Amino acid sequence: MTDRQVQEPTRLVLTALADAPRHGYAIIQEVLAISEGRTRLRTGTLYTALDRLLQQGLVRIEGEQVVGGRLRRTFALTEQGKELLTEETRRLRLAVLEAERRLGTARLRPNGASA
Amino acid sequence: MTDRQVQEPTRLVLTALADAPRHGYAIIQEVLAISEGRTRLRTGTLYTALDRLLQQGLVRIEGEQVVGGRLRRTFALTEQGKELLTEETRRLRLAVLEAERRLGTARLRPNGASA
DNA sequence: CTTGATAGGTAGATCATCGACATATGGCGA
DNA sequence: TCGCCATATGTCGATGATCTACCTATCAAG
Repeated sequence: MTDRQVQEPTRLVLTALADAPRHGYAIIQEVLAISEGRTRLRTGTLYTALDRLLQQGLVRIEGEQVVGGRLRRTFALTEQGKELLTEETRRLRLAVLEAERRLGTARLRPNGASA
Repeated sequence: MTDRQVQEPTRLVLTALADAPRHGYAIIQEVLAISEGRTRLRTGTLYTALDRLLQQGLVRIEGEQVVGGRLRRTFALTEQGKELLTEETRRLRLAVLEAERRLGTARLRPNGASA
């Protein structure tokens, strides 16, 4: 684990938790909404990702309720998780700017730039 | 291959080829520059990625020169490759905006926004 | 004459994601 | 009431992109 790149599904999980704690199924739906319906997170991906993120201290369990006889866990970003997402987003932002510059489709403006 | 997500190293290879054709080693250096020195592409990753991208018709061989008794291939984006990168960039742009919105670190402005 | 940059490549391991399956409740239509 | 779909949580094995480690070769600098 030499500081592997965060992959898209994992990044979307972090993004889905960035504004509020959510339980698993809600994360799947949130990701679906964020990605314009394109990223349909598999439960296999989600729960293994959550286990990994919990272990890495990027996500924590906010609370546990019993709904319909089943345990429902609510997940939240830790401070560390928030920092990681912030840094990843900053990196991605640069990548997007660079790609758009090279493609000649300038859609994003760097900070402070004018028309 | 159910339309897998393009991963970061592969996307950076496409980005490195977006403005001009390049040979392998030059791609590695270009990616290093793009990513502020953070993504040091391994040759293993690069050449397997290039083989894959060639097969998928996203990249083509621009030319082959013999330099120092060795074959040096120059790679270029195909039209299809350019389209994919454009679409991926658009997706990422949305992801970045969404993440920044949720994190409360509004750095990118949506199209048409003013100061 | 060895080290580092340039340049291209392969083989095996790792591990995140995917696809498929399993389980359970509750509501709605036929 | 029977079946289906949405809600909800999870496991297991396969896939495959990336990573680590290795190999070769030229050329310049020291």
